[in-house]
Amino acid sequence: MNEIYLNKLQEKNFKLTPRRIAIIDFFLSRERYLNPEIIWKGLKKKFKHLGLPSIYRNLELFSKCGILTKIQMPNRKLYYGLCKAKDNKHHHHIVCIKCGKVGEFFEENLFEKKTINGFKVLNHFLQVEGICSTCRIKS
Amino acid sequence: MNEIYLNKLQEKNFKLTPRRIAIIDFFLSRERYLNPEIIWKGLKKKFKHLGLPSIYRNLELFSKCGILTKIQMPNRKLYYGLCKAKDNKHHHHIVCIKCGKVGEFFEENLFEKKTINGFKVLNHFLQVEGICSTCRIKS
DNA sequence: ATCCCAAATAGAAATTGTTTCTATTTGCTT
DNA sequence: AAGCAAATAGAAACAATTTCTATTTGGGAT
Ligand SMILES: [Mn+2]
Ligand SMILES: [Mn+2]
Ligand SMILES: [Zn+2]
Ligand SMILES: [Zn+2]
Repeated sequence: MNEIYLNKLQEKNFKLTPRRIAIIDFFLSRERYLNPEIIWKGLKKKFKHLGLPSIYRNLELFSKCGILTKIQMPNRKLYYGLCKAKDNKHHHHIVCIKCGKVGEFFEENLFEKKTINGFKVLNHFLQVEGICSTCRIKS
Repeated sequence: MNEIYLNKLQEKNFKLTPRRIAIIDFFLSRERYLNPEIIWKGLKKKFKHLGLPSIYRNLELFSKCGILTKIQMPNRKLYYGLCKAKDNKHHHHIVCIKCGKVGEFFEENLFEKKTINGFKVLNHFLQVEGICSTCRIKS
């Protein structure tokens, strides 16, 4: 279940610690975007000693490894969602504002034209919010 | 020069205070996105007494009035850029990572299809980064 | 299996951007 | 000119994140 993600760590020669595995498993079990404190509280049961800075450090690491994606929220907290993309192709994320589920999608030729309003485009951030199918059925 | 923005305030029955005018003028003079502290430091010369919370309060107000647009940056600070759009039509922003200039653009039919990956789309945030024409000429 | 060391971590403390609170001032209507 | 809700200053609180240092540990080498 979590092998894909653990492999991504090992590929890059990062150690495979119990905490790292637990964080990934926590994302897999929750199926929604999470912030550091929630993860910390959730894992404190399992680890007698667990530092919040470790959570922060690993989430940032996972984000750089393509395991997690950062999610922007109106409050000023960091959020991360598990990235389910099979390959490393550029893609975007859509989050459910009801349940927090994170989906992926590819938007072809979003900026194939590489100049906008005189600006040469270097990169972009696109986050879409909506309601997932599960939540739509419920209501 | 600043009338368009001042009108937007008056339309909504917000008072037209010296500080508000100065903040808008500051944006007009700088032509780049700014954060609260920079504005505060820049305007302290003009106002003997000037509270940072007032800056925060007004920037947020301006953002709600469509005068400013929030800009996301990798550091955890708030940034705002002056919105130059003539009408209130939905649009996006592109920022120059060299000089901080903010441009506008419309992306037609970005999400005319209103369902993505099973999610019903409610709204989206798109920020594009690039190099403006002025900066390209310089380098 | 044991040794070893760079990488990972805990825990406490510091940092700092932002918000809250209250008394005072001020823009604007009457 | 008066009155009042809105706006503000200044200090203080807040809280998310980061830094720091001593300690532990994963995993390659022996
Ligand atoms: Mn993804
Ligand atoms: Mn705009
Ligand atoms: Zn949902
Ligand atoms: Zn530029």
